[in-house]
Amino acid sequence: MDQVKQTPAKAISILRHAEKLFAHKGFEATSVREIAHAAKVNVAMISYYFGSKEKLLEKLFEKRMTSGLEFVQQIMESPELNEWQKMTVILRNYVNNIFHAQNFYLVMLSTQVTTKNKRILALLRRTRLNYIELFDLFALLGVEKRLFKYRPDPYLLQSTIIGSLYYALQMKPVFKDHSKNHQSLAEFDEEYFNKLFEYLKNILATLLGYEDN
Amino acid sequence: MDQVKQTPAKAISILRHAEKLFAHKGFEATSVREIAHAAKVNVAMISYYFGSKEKLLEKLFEKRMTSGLEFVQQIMESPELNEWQKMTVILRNYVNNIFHAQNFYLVMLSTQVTTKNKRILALLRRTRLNYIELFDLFALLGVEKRLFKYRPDPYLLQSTIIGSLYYALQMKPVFKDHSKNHQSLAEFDEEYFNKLFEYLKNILATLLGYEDN
DNA sequence: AAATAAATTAAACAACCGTTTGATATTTTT
DNA sequence: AAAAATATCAAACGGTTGTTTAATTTATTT
Repeated sequence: MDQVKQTPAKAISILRHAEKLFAHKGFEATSVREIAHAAKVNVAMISYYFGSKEKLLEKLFEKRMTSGLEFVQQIMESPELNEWQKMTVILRNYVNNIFHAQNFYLVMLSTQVTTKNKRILALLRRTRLNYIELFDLFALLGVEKRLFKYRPDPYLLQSTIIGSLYYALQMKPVFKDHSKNHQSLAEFDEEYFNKLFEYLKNILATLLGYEDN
Repeated sequence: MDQVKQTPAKAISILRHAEKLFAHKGFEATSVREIAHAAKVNVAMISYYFGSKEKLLEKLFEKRMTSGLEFVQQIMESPELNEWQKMTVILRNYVNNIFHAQNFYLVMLSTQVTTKNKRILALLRRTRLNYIELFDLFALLGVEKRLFKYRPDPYLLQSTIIGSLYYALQMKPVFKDHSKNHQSLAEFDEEYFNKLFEYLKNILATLLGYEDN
């Protein structure tokens, strides 16, 4: 009987539908009544489970952003991988996260510029700086081992990798339409993010001066 | 007396203050009363000059986005410049635009994901695809002339260049703070965007396989 | 100086906002 | 089966939203 009290099904449904609506309409433009209607629950249930609309957004960020950290930690402690392998595995994981939670990353894109929420801002800041310091450490160690030739500016490196990913995500519909692609959305997505990953791996290799065997 | 009827000073003031507020709070989270108060005009003046809050946003996008096109056209028709020079001049101009209108580009970042406004979406789409096709044309011509070695995927190229720029813009406060920089904001900005330009020029050269003299 | 046009204002409009209430139903624990 | 805790709901709360109205002031044209 001592099971951890898990999130009720309705709360999960609210979160999922809120994420979708926030992604396509924005946080402020989405009303709690819309969320409630989409999730087929009474409006009061949002306050009941989350306290407020704002805290619902916090919950969404916390749920989506804490999961990636354990993976990175795990990779960090893998002695059988060299710095290049660690970097590419983490990048692959990041691309996969975006691929599987595209709506959340759209929420992130529109929210991070304008939100005043301290918890969300702190969470974003910490996560981003973590990745920056991590990749800089890999670059440093890799250069020491003569695996890499250069140690690029960590801020610029992050801007390129993450910036390319986010921009590619938000422009996906435009690109798909313009390239006259007639695949199904699922097929297109798969190919799109795979291509993106391979491309970013190449840029990373170039910036680090990593020579592929 | 046949002067072109120019935008009244108050309308300009409204636009400027709205831009600032939209940039830091988001379009939906900014009320017309806030804008009116910041611009020191009566609320009704916004409807009077622009028709609605939505059309005010449209006006902002039109004003900020149409100015860059003439410059590009001008560069296109410069026979004394080769493809590499044209690309870097246009990139430099783009970086300068962002530098001088940072607030607008923040508005763009938070708006483009969520807006349903047809005119704004069409404007964004057209401008972006213009740049993509333009750079792809330069790449193609450059390769033909043996100026470049490669003709990269135009969507990926755009994602990297513009994505890096936008990400660097929105992360600027975090980066400035984290790098413990103690310059004035103006000095820091100048250096920040210059560094960004030189860096992106290098990436562009690498992706095109352009060998410096 | 009279007439016309443009600018400005406070107040009112209806619609919607996020949140709370208090009653009722359902589930879980004793 | 009684008691306690949790879940659900319609309705109401006070406040804010973007926009319009109608009256008044200011500027321009005749």
